[in-house]
Amino acid sequence: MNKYPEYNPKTIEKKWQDHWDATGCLNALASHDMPKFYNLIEFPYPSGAGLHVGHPRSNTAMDIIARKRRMEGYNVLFPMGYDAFGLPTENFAIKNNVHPAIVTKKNIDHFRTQLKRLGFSFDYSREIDTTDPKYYKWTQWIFLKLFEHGMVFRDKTLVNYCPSCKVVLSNEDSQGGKCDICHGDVVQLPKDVWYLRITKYADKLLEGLETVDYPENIKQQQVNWIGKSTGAFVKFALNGIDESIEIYTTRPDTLFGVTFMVMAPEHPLIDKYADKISNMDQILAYREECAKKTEFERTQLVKDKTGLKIEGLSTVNPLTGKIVPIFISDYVMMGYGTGAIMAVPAHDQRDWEFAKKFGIEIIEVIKGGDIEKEAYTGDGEMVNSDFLNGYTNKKDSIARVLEEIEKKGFGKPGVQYKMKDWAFNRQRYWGEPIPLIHCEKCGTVAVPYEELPLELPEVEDFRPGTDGKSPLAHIESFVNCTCPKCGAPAQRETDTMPQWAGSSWYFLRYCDPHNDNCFASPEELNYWMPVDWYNGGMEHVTRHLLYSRFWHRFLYDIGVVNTPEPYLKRTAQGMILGTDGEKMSKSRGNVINPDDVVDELGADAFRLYEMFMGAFDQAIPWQTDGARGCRRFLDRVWKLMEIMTTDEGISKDMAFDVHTCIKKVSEDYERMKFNTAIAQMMTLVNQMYSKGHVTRGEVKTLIQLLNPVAPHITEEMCELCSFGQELVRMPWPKVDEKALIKDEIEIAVQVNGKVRGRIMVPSTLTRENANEYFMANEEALRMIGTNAPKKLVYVPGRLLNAVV
RNA sequence: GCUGAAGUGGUGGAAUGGCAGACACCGGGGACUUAAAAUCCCCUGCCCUCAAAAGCGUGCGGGUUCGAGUCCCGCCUUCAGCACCA
Repeated sequence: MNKYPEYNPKTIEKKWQDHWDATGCLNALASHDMPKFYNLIEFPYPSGAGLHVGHPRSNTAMDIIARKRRMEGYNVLFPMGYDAFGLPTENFAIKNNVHPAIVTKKNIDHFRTQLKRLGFSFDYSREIDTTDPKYYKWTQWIFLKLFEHGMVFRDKTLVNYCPSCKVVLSNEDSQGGKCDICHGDVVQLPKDVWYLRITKYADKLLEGLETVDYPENIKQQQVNWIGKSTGAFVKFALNGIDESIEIYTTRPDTLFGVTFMVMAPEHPLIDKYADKISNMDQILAYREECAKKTEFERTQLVKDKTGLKIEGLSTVNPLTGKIVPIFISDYVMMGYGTGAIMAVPAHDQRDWEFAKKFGIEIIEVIKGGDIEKEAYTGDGEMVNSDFLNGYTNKKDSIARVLEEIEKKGFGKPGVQYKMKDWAFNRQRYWGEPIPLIHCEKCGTVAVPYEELPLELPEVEDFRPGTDGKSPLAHIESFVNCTCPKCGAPAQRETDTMPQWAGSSWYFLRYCDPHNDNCFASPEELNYWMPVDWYNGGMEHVTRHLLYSRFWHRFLYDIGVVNTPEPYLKRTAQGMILGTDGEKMSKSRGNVINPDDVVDELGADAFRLYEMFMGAFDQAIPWQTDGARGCRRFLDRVWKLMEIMTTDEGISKDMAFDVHTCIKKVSEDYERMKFNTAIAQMMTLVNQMYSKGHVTRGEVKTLIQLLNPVAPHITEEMCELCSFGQELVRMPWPKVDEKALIKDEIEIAVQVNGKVRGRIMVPSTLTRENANEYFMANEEALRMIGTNAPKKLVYVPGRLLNAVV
């Protein structure tokens, strides 16, 4: 006789999802009385393909934390939204001749449906969409604040331009000379670009890292990205001309070892003194050669230095007065430091290779290596260096030489960053319009705050012009306006913001998403911020994390947010690979569709498998059979109701196992060790079955622990068993420490580290009284053997090791 | 090249310096069934065995320790990020 129905995920999952929707019981509470917990996952880009199996990994993990926190008595903010501006949507719109806004809405609706099918406890009432004018009004507002505070500037420089996408890319978006969007080759074009002065915040972004809880590797990546180095700027006078070349070096103490100088091929001083240079034609030819090289070729030939000497120009070493020849080479970049270096071949491998190739003198100034074989970059005693001779410590010798340099006035200490200012405009339609106006008389003028949002105009053609201008540039009614300052006719900026803009502050909007007077009220910000726990992908730990920390820090500095750092804790999930162990991709045909898995096994089994498959932060291949195993486990959990007694408590002989499980699961969820937490629950269920029956109290505890991972089946069981209230509202189970203490425990008996057997010993046995106990224990002595042990090592509760 | 992470059964993976392989998948055997599926029970690192015992086992070579997958030194391999950054 079976008094409970069959486990049918389809019906019960729908039932509970509808229930959560209707009651809003998982939404954040308006009241500020309870302690808060702000739990954030990166909001997705709503692509036409819908959810892939990677989204639920991050979502389920944080859903587990959110659900657990609610049971622990927190007011939880666990929001969801869409980062919907961007090229794929725009390209789809162009190809199919529909408005990007329509595509976006359709995609978002599809995403939401899929997310709801998986039972995530998002607060959908706070949903945001970066393409909604009510949202991007505030993106533009923040931009204007940046403009107002001098954080926006325009500069004509070489930009990374993708001829295929017809768009200017940031350095970040064109890594390795390839376009981040279409992976085609990027070319260098001169262009007017709006920059955000992120470099001004480099030090603050570095310092902030010390106050937050990020994994070491993520911090390291941010540090590397910022790439701060300390050194000195030194001026070398041009021989015979009233002009000097400034170089940047981290080792000013090697100045006596300088035997040549290298300039980037594009260095402007070359053009300025072209009339003095006798081999200008060769130089121009070399420049052209360099411009043709792709980034890939440049890096492949790291060892093979090219370049040539500038005939007719030379400089003077400011410390020794010696004449120093100048070379050009593409291993020196215009974009870092000053575009010129002092070369010390004895102590820099690149300079060494260049010197060897061009037969330039190599002067040792630090003892310790063999400079005939390679450059020596280690520490050592200074030689051939006049007043620096005898110094053995890098720090001291640098301090000494800086003192000399500053006294004589040809240089100063300085700092350099690898990070560049953030190129902030794109020639695209589907982005936030940049709210600036060009007036002939007043220059660049901000759109008045009260005119925000500056909405995207309707256009007939979303395609960027072949002139490299944004589609907005062709709409006269948008472009032509009057200057807010002087009232004269003026033109609007027609470029739009990059996709990173909307995601740089979205976590603030979630705090107060429907506010029309400000991006979020101070009361809501003070209550909810900072984000307590932010999870996302490794691919976003440099750019997105840095950009959003930068904006947030700026907003803190102008007094509109209450914390310097937006995220207290950051974690990152690993990727889910195809069954073949390769990255999932349409072209490989190894893509797993979450809908199919939910159809076959149910959302709970799907969630359970994604958490059980392996360590959360590592890349793991998908195994469909593994997912089926998780469904089997849920079937077994369901059928526990068939062997359930009427006892409300936890039976004596199960107390240890149940409380071990509570402890393990509680701790492992917090450490994101979801796989071992689930394994522990599987163990508990196996024990319940081998015992043959289970109490109501035991089932209740189990489903409380399992609820964050598999919310539907557990709520349904809770209702069928009439445990009173919904699990959502039940407090998280507490560990009874007394139940974890056993009278006797099994330990291993080892001889010289090899296991010989197992015995039961009292749990109260300590290291101190172990010797006496074991020398009188026949069982133990038999395992140890006839030889009298030299020494007994007892590890309480674990093992006894006899050294013979 | 630099930085970071990782190498454990047929597979995914467990293991505060303390019984390696938890938990699961696959595979094998059995029960139930007219039969199959599902379900339930048992076995399942390698080697030698009827079996047990012994032996061997965490990428490779050393070391520290009563005891090393874990710590130290030197390599190899894989993945990720950065890459001539002066």
